[in-house]
Amino acid sequence: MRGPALPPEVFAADCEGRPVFDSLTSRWAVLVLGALRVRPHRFAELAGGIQGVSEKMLAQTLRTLTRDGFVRRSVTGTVPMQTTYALTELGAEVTPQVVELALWVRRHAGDIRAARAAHDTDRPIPPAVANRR
Amino acid sequence: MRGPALPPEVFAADCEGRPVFDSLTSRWAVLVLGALRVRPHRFAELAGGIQGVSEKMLAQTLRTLTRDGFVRRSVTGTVPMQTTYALTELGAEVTPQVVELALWVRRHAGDIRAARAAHDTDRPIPPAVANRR
DNA sequence: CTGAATCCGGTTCGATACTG
DNA sequence: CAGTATCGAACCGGATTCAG
Repeated sequence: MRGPALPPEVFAADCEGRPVFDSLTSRWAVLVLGALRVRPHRFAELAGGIQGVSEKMLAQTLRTLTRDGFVRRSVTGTVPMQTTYALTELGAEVTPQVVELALWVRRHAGDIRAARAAHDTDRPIPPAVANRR
Repeated sequence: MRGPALPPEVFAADCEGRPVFDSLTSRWAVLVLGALRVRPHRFAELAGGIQGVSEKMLAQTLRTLTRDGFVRRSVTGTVPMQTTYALTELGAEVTPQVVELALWVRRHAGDIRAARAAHDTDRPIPPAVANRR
């Protein structure tokens, strides 16, 4: 077992770190961080490049990441307002961990699908267990 | 920038990996994985050791993790049923990443709190922005 | 272009009570 | 001991609309 000895709690259930962890691993934050890791982006670039995100969720995600110090927001101009988002030092430090976890899941999609199939076929159909998720 | 070159998509918005990623980083899964990383646990041990978890959510979390191949469930006895949960090889591989991300957040709680305070005090109180999270 | 405000449907979560 | 069933409350995310 590599890595530091584990504090069994990790987070106490109500730990203040939990909302931060949630926002870092949220549906859109992973994609935003992944994009900003490559280079800074404008709002419209993110909106166009991240498939399926609504403007509301993108703005909300960016606001939370900015507020927590992972992303820096730079505004230029006023009439055609132009904002640029970039990773802060803090954001640059954590982004690889988030992205690599996401990529790990992607790499092991086959294993997981196989495990799921095996698990599901063990018992033909326990109806109560068949609820998706 | 260390780590592999980033596929800009990471996940396409509807990627099948997203539910797995979500379940791995969910509120209780992080705590469950952290506990199982130390040693196998029985259901009641987890229920008692993880502060604030309901039996429903614990069962649901364990079922999902088992289904996706991260946790192995062993049953012995029938009258006082006794189940033990342990990490699989797959689970043992990903757990450190999840736990270390959680611990990173915990280590940087101070930085994040400072960033948040700075961000909030920049503009005295935009009332609409004051909604938490 | 960049974002905030509102409405609203679906999902999730916790509490409680019950079964094997 | 180890879960499952049910229900109401809370939350979240999307579409739309409006403003700077």
